[in-house]
Amino acid sequence: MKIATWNVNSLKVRLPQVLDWLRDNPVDALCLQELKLDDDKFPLQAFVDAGYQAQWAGQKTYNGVAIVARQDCLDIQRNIPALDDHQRRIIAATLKCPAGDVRIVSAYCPNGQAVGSEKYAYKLSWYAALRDWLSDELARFPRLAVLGDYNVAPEDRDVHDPAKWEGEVLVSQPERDAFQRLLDLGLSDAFRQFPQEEKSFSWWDYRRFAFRRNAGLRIDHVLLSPALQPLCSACVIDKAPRGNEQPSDHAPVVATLDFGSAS
DNA sequence: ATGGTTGCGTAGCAA
Repeated sequence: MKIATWNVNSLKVRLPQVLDWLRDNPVDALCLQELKLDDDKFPLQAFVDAGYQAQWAGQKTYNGVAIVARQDCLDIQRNIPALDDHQRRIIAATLKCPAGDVRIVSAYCPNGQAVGSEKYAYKLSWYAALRDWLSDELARFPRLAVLGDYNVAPEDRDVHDPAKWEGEVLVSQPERDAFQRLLDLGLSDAFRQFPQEEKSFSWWDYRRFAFRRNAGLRIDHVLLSPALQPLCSACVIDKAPRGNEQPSDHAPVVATLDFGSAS
């Protein structure tokens, strides 16, 4: 089973690239972020035609998340239950699998804009609510995978120029601490379970030829519960779509889960 | 040097 996450920065603009990518990378489930479209604008039929189902939590202009999956999606949860928030940043679903159901979360964590800003405070409080909710989810669903744009580079090796980024938003210690509290629940960063190239990133600013210079950050992550982590045999960032014409500023991240012969 | 790019929506904000 392959699961993936991709911040597409407008599904309307990126739909052809998402469909092309799914054709070439027929994953079982793809978590999307930053749809930037309302619920009634979600292009369901295009995914159905490609052999997928979908569940989504849309929002006009900002945010919006989805899970596109081959399997039936059950027990859909939109938003963090305890958080009174109009921003659409979370959707969760249980994927029916012969080898055992898997709970999938598609998360678009707040960007935070700038350290000390109102949006930064919102980011930290949102992370605390996410932690509390994921603690409950882990208890309910031992086989839990949380995929998305976390807007946090966990370590200096996830930053192209740590000295320049020191203390900046996406890298600051309070944000890293908030991310670490997710790992403290028992979740593990699938990408770091395997040897990786140095300077592996998942996001590159549109400006200043950042992708060409590989001036990026690793802020898109696949977090796996203790029950799933041993089943994960690979986790890779697919840089190719970032080189497309009119690309998203993020690259997809793909994790492979081996359930044995059944799946 | 405080720039630069993209998307949304049609000015200026968010990322």
